[in-house]
Amino acid sequence: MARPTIKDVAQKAGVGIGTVSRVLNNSPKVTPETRKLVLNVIAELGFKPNTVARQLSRKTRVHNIGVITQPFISYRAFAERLRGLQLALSELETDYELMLYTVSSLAHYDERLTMIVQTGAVEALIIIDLDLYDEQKAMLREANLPFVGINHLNVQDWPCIGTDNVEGGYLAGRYLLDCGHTRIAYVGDELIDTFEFISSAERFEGFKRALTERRMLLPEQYIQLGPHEYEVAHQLALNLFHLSEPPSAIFAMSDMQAFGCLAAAREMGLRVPDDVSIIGYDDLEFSRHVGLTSVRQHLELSGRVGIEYLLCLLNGDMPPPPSLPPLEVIARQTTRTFGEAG
Amino acid sequence: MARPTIKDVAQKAGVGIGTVSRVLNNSPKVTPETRKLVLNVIAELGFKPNTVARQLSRKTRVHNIGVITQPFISYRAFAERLRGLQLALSELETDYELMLYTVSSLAHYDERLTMIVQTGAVEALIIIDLDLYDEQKAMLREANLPFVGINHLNVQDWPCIGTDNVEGGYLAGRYLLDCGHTRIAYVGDELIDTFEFISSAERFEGFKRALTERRMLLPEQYIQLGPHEYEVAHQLALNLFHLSEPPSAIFAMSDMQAFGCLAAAREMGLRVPDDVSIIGYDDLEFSRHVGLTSVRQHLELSGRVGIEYLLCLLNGDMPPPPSLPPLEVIARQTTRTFGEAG
DNA sequence: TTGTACGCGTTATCAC
DNA sequence: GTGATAACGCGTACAA
Repeated sequence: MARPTIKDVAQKAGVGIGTVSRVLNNSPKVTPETRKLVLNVIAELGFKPNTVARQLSRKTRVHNIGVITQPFISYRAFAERLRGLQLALSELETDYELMLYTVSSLAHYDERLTMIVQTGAVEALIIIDLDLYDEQKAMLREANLPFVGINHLNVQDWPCIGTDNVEGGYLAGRYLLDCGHTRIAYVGDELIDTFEFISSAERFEGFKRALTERRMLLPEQYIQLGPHEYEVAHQLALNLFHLSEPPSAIFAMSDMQAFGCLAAAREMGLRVPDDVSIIGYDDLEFSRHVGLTSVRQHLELSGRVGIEYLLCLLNGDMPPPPSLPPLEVIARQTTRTFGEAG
Repeated sequence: MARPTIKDVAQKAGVGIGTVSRVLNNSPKVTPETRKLVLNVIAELGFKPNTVARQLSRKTRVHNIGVITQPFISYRAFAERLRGLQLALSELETDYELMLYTVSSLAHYDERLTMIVQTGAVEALIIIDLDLYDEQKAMLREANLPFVGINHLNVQDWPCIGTDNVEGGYLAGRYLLDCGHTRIAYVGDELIDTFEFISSAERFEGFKRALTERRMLLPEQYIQLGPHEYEVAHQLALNLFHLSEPPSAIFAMSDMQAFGCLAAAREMGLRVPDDVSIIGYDDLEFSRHVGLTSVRQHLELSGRVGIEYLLCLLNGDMPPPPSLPPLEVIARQTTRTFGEAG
């Protein structure tokens, strides 16, 4: 049988729905016996009050903003973005609450997205680390569901808080070149991930451009790709260090992967930055704490700005998407000038 | 005026509510003129469809689990717990969604909690890093809202996924003693925080007990307390290092604070672990990556177990709260045996 | 104390 | 194409 309602309970208990409701809401005006009877039936039927009907009846409006993203098992950066969302939301004293949706595959993503618009569970949507097909955009627009993306190139046909991954990769590459390195390797995700999100490809592209500009070669073996995991990055770095001519510098496409490289260097007895320089990407809070050189991409701020912009859209305004401060390399203790010394 | 409904729109536009609904849902059967007219009125009135009513009408049930916590700006551990919640939820293939509530003060906490039960926005609640007054427990029980806490001593009167902070502090203290240290300091939060949550006090208590057992003195200056922030911990550690007789080991009540201490040591030119040993608490994923010795408290697992237990409760079962694996010190590169060498 | 009828704001199904 | 009207499931005055 379908999910029972208070009607079913009332009928089975031989009372009116009013009584059931009173029991549910701990009204004092109900005899202990009746209450007990009703409670028994409720337990028997496994009745659970319908949240939605209850809210409608109680006239309590709820305003939800959905946050949809890849399973953030993979992306530590997500936590910092989420913090930005959260902080902005409370500082602005809105009455919006945050709903968290995580998707495990492309198919699941699509399914969740249609579920979200069909149920109407949220009034607006923040999309992090995921792309949007044309059909999906159309669906969201038809449903009048404002949405903004975070972590995309500044695309034209939907509002994004863009971060230019190509530029970031370029900066990292140029920085290492400026340090005097001539043997520079790349450790990163597969160029297209499960979700067809291409930030790795973008960062790699910028990186390559920097090398090409300076007519620097990038041997095939210096390109190490694999799933976005610490252990994998660790192994990829070991591959590099075992090369007959190992690199003197590594650009890791995320801080987490950079830490994997650092661990590999430690294991190999390599000193950082004396023997090998390592630069990450993200500038996570922890990276700041432990002195990792990294490309800063203003993670928390991206969340804040994302919310602010979404609130604009919800408000009916349509300003152009705001942009984040420029990316920059934050030099710390895992890189240093090479050449004169090394 | 109160929030307009489609009725208001219909009236003002001189059409039936059916038409308004059709416009809202992009039904093809509506003349362009009518549509435009209605859309104008909608814009004029600033009408937004009521999420709740829409859901009721569409017969889409939603099942939400609320997660309420301190602003996780302060507690990095929260992200790992959240990941556990999230993963368990999707692996168990439930149709529950996660709602995130953050509270900024005790008053705000209370306000949010009553809001949550009154609106009935969620069917169950996970409470992280927050305590519960008797009145609050009563309120939740009356509302039939199952709830489980995470990160509390295993209290008797409400279900918690307990972590024994006293024991953890004790383990940290004893570990440093076993390493041969005789000058051991504590860096942690104020013993009672803004939210009257006492994990710092508990960890400190266990730590003190370990010292006392071995008749080790704990000078006043070796107890450095302050707000839960990296920079603060950093400063507190500097205080310690500037003492005429600085400690040879520090127990920091969280990994983040341990990193603050590490930075201070670096600045002072102290080698870790040769000149000073540092142990944290949490065993964050990053701590593993960078080699911080820490007390492992199974953060992600606590989230998983929390969800599993909550689902039991939602299911009407009432098993005793499960317990986590025992706490343990994970020795890495920031501590080492002292005495024979130092 | 208990049962009934109405309202909450939409959507969907009818006649028109 | 458009406008009434009946659900949707629950809370709650109101009458009994």
